[in-house]
Parts: sequence; structure tokens; C-alpha cells
Amino acid sequence: MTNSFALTTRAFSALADPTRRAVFERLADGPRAVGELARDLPVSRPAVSQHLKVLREAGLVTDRPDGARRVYQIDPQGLGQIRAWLDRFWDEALEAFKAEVERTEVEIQEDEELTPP
Amino acid sequence: MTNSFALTTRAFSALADPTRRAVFERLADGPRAVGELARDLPVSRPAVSQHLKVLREAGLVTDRPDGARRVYQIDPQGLGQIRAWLDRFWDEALEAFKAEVERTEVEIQEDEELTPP
DNA sequence: GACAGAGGTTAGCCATTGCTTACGGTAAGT
DNA sequence: ACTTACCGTAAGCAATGGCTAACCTCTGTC
Repeated sequence: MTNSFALTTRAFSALADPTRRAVFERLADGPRAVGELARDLPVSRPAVSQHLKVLREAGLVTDRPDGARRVYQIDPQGLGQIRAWLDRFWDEALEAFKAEVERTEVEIQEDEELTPP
Repeated sequence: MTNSFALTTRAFSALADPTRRAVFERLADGPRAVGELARDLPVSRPAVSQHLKVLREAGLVTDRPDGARRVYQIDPQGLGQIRAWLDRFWDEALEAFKAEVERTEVEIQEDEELTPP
């Protein structure tokens, strides 16, 4: 398989494309068929089909046959993937940022002490 | 300026690259200089410099001169951008997903009624 | 069975990207 | 002043990505 790199990479790069995010946002309202999605998007139907393939391989959507059509819907797994990565760095990054702000403020304070009126 | 597309796109595509995520994860531990980051990464220093430029334009890091060096640190704004997008679809997507699961279960239940022993 | 509608796949084109090498610029040490 | 260390930028290249047009498959209908 082409599973040589993380799902996180696939999820992020899938949502990095504006057209793909537009498709995903349409699906957040509820399940849609391919042609239905392509109808109000500025790209062709095959393009939408390719985007859906990327979204599916990223765990962001699932597909299910419905007669001659094929219905796509949101898969929470992909969003969970990103949210997990985000949460892992959310507190840590904010902590590092806040610590740095405080450190800088201390430096400024020290500078003020070194230059009294 | 080249501000023609959304910060959300820039933030997602910035974190889509594995090397760039590695840089960002290093910075989550605290501020680092460029060469310091490049030392334990499998790419050259200019490559890291270019990655940092992308991260900066995405609002994910800030830079500050420190003598001959240049120190980079996390900027919470970028992560907030992604988190905002995520939160906007988190409940909505889960809602749509759950509704679909229930709908499918009802269909199965109806099928079972149509095929009694 | 022929036909039409829906959708996945391929080939090819053009733009973007991630990388290295080479260069230029600035800051500290001597 | 000369040198050394640190860093950004430009040029060039191989690889990837997004798109369209053309093809093929499958389903439902007459």
C-alpha cells in the first residue's frame, strides 16, 4: 500500500486545498452525491471525484453506493486525527508562548531598572 | 501583497509538510535558532529557512533577531486559525454523521421487519 | 438488449513545491 | 580591518498537484 506516511499528513494536505475544503463543508450539511457536489462548484465532475478520493484516503469522508449514484458523507475519524495533533500541541505551544512573553517582559523590566531617571 | 487567499489555507498547507511539522514541533518545546533547528533535521539549513518563512506567513511562528542569530518561536495565532475552522465543523460534522448512522439503523430495522422468521 | 445517466480512471498539460548549491549581508571575536 | 559564524535569497531541478478532456464501467429504464 501507499501507507508510507502518516494519516496526519494526509489529513492536513487534504484540507489544505480550498476546493477540497469546499467539498468537505458541503458534506458537513449532510450526505451528497458526486454530481450534486460538482453542480455548485467551479470545477468539473472528475475533479470533484479526484478530490473525494483524496478525502476518503485521508479518512475524512466515506462513500456508499446508492443505485447508479454514489453518496459521500463525513467521516469523523479524519477530523479527529487533526484534532488529536492539535490538542497535543495546543497547551504545550501556548505554554511555550506565554513563558516567552513573560521572559521578555522580565527583560524589559530589567532594562528599566538599569536606566532609572 | 500576495494575501489573495485565506490564512486557513496557508495554515493547513504549512502543516501539511512533514518537515515543516517537525520544525514546528521542535519549536513547541521552546524558541530555537535556525541552525539549531537544522542540526537535527535531515535537510539543509536554507531548506529550514524557507520552511520557517512559510510558517511565519501562515501565522504559526514569529521571529526575532538575536545578535547574529535569529530566534523563532511559536505564534498561537496560526493554531487558533485551524482550531477555529475545526470547531466550526466539529459539532456540525458529528451531528451529520450521527444522524446518518441513525437513519441507516432505521433502514436495517425496517429490513428486519420485512424478513421475519 | 439498447439507451441514458452517474461516476471512477487515464493521459497530458501547466503551475507549484521542496530541495540543494551558490551567493550576499550582517554581527561578534581577534 | 579580517575573519568567522549565522542567516536569508536566487537559481535551477526533479517531483508533485490540480485541472480538463476523453474513455470505460455499471446501474436503472424503456
